[in-house]
Amino acid sequence: MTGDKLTEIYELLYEYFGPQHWWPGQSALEIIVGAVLTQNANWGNVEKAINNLKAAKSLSTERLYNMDIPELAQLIRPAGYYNLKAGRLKNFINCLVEDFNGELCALRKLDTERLREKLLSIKGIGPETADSILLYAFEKPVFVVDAYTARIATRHGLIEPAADYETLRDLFQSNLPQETQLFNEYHALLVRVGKEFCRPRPKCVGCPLEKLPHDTQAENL
DNA sequence: GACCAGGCACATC
DNA sequence: GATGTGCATGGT
Repeated sequence: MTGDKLTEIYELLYEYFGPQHWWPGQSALEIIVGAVLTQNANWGNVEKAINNLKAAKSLSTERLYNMDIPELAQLIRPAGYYNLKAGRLKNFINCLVEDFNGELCALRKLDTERLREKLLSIKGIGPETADSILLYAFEKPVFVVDAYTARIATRHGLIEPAADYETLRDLFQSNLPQETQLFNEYHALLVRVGKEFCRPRPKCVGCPLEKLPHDTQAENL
């Protein structure tokens, strides 16, 4: 029944918005870099930072490994928190180079749980960033939870407002078919409807989920 | 000028 | 274990 609700939401969103073609990035490395840069940041700003890296021919494992943090920080400046994120990117790249010979395919070969733990052990990669990397860079069937997911699930009464990350992830991941493509599209659609309709100050008029039960108490989340 | 955006680590209680 | 705070740019 929870699964039916989740499926209904998915179908409404897919019918309204169509496929989202996520992740917007051309390589696994670009997706991983984007996943770190988008932490609490506007995607448009992240794109500027990624374009800077591309223009400097620096979007490669080797270049990122050999670049110092201040130089990297200047390139990713538009994404915000640039000193912090430069360090976080280096933490990932150092792990990749030193533990996996710089080969993403070596990381991909780990089973999903071990890979998730490995990513979470890197300072600066938390649960959402790890799951984004697992799903979009490594195509593992993992559901990504973000602020929009939490807001939408709460407002539509799918979960209590205090639910933590793992509880929210389990809600989706355990009640839907374990399919990478479904999880990919579902998360992308939640971000899309979140951006357009489910803002902190709600403007839900015209939202494809408008007719579903809606907890007005949760609107200021 | 305030608010917001595809979080995370760390300090403090 | 829960709650608060720093990190920072650019668009609305």
